Amino acid sequence: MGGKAPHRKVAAGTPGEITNSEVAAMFRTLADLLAIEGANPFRVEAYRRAARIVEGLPRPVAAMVAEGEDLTRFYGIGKDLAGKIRTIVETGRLPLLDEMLARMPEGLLDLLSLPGLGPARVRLLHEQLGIETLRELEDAIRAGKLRRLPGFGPKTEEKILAAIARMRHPGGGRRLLAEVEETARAIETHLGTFPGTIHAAVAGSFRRRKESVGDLDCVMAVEDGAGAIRHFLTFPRRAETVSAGITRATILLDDGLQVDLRVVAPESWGTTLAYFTGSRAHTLALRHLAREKGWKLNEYGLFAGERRLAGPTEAGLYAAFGMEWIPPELREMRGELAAASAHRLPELATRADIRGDGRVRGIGPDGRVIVARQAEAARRAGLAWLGIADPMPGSGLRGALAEDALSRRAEAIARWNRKAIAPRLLPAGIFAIDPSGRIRPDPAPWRARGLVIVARPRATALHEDMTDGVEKAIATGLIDILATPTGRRVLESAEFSIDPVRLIEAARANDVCLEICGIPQRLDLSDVHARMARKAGARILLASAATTPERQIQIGYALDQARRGWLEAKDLVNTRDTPPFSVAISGEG
DNA sequence: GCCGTTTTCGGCCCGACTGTTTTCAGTCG
Ligand SMILES: Nc1nc2c(ncn2[C@H]2C[C@H](O)[C@@H](COP(=O)(O)OP(=O)(O)OP(=O)(O)O)O2)c(=O)[nH]1
Ligand SMILES: [Mg+2]
Ligand SMILES: [Mg+2]
Repeated sequence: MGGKAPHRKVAAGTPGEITNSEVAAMFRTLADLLAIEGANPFRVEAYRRAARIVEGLPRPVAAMVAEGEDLTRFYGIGKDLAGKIRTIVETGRLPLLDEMLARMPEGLLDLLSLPGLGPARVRLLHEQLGIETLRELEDAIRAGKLRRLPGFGPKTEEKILAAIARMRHPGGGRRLLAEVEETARAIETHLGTFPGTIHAAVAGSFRRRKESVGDLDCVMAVEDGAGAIRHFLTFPRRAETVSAGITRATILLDDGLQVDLRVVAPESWGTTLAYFTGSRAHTLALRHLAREKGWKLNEYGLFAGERRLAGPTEAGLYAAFGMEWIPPELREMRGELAAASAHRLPELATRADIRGDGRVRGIGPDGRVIVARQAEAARRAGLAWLGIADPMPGSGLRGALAEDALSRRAEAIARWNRKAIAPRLLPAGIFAIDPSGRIRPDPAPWRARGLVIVARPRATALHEDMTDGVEKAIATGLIDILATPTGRRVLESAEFSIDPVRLIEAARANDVCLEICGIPQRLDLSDVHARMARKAGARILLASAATTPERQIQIGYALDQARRGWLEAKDLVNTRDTPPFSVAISGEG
């Protein structure tokens, strides 16, 4: 998925500086309007590329502009785009976008967002039939007007009506990575049951472990391609077939999730897997490199004239360019090609490196003590230590414990630790940091009693800036771990705003661990912020934040993002054999 | 709109599927 933007109205009048995703949305809308107008497709592409670049920045572009940073140092941002970004940051508006919105009906963007309807036909519908909205499009089809247009026919009408119907039902949008995990495994299993399967894998953003995915992209290596496609179409959860040829197919599942399949012969497995894993920018860059050398790269292989240079394996493809194999998590055009050429890719942290989980709940959703169950699950996972953290009485956090629950929890922790078997449990409490920097409740007495202090920034108003408060709270020296440090939410806007540079510097200076929270909706720190924190020398801690023992697997999602942030085992506190906190482990907590 | 020791102008990845087409444009990955 990707390309055309699902049109979303940008929240207007948001207090504070403009966010990167708002800037990106403006460029995407502009690109869509230009495309409909028939502008140079490469110019359109340039705006989409700019949107991606801005969205992927670890810092607010507004702050970068304010500090006079030269944005043209980003490949794909030239003088013009840098100027437009500056204008957006300073005025909140993009004049070219305003001008185009005044000239073109906004409803055209809704038309463009229909799968199968691109800029050329949206333009035709508008120019020839005056269609400006989905409703008008439906009416025109019902009146039999569409099939009179060149390139339109009865089938086109049908497909458009179906697309409109689908759009009115929920389920078409992006999903959390964790949400599609089960489906992805089921499809992989299904593809594996085809007798002719030599290789099968889910590629795309799922394989890159991106925090959210637009669809599932599958690859198969077989000798009998047509048979493989037929087998794919028998997946029990298939609801619709969008297209099905002899080398590829696209289906929709019962829940609206799109699944793409690409089928090739085994000698092309490596190059097809690489192509379908992406990212698009990474794939395009490889193809540019091939051209520079006078070669050609497509899904079938890397070729010098007729001669095949690579194809069967991914490693062979990268090796042909003089590169190490690049882990999928790094294929985002964030410096991985240069690093792979220099043979200086990081040795990414793995599951086997993880010795401890930063925090899980000791009190279940029903108020019962689940310390032993959490410990047993961690034991089965081979962990050496486990933080037990619940929201403190007086923290004002949702689900804050009563005093008696805290003492029952403490007894359970002490009981487990007396057994002196793995994992060692670390009693911890979650405290709240308010925008003024006050920590609730006062952590000092708790710290003295051996409790690990986990603190969470909590805004009192939407979009509030927490930077000063968090800096102040960290400076007290009373905090061990900063949980959900940036307040970001996957696929949603952040709970508060914070300057990541100052946050990370404060954490580093005071030896506070920055958490990567594994809750699928949070994944906070994000990949790019984790990378930034590592560069700055801050300590990073993965936490499943599991509210039940089953959810301890969430630490895997935190690890995914750590890997996307180029982190090695040595960069993670979790890889140490002994608990990393200086506080006494009396079990009193 | 961006970019460049081949280039400051003229390129910009490359292929599959669909529907309407009489040879291909549009859309998508
Ligand atoms: N060569 C080439 N490859 C593309 C293009 N668009 C997509 N791909 C490749 C790279 C992508 O990772 C892969 C799957 O495409 P998707 O649109 O599903 O993107 P991706 O999975 O990366 O992100 P998503 O979460 O689905 O939006 O196909 C393209 O325009 N050209
Ligand atoms: Mg796809
Ligand atoms: Mg995808």
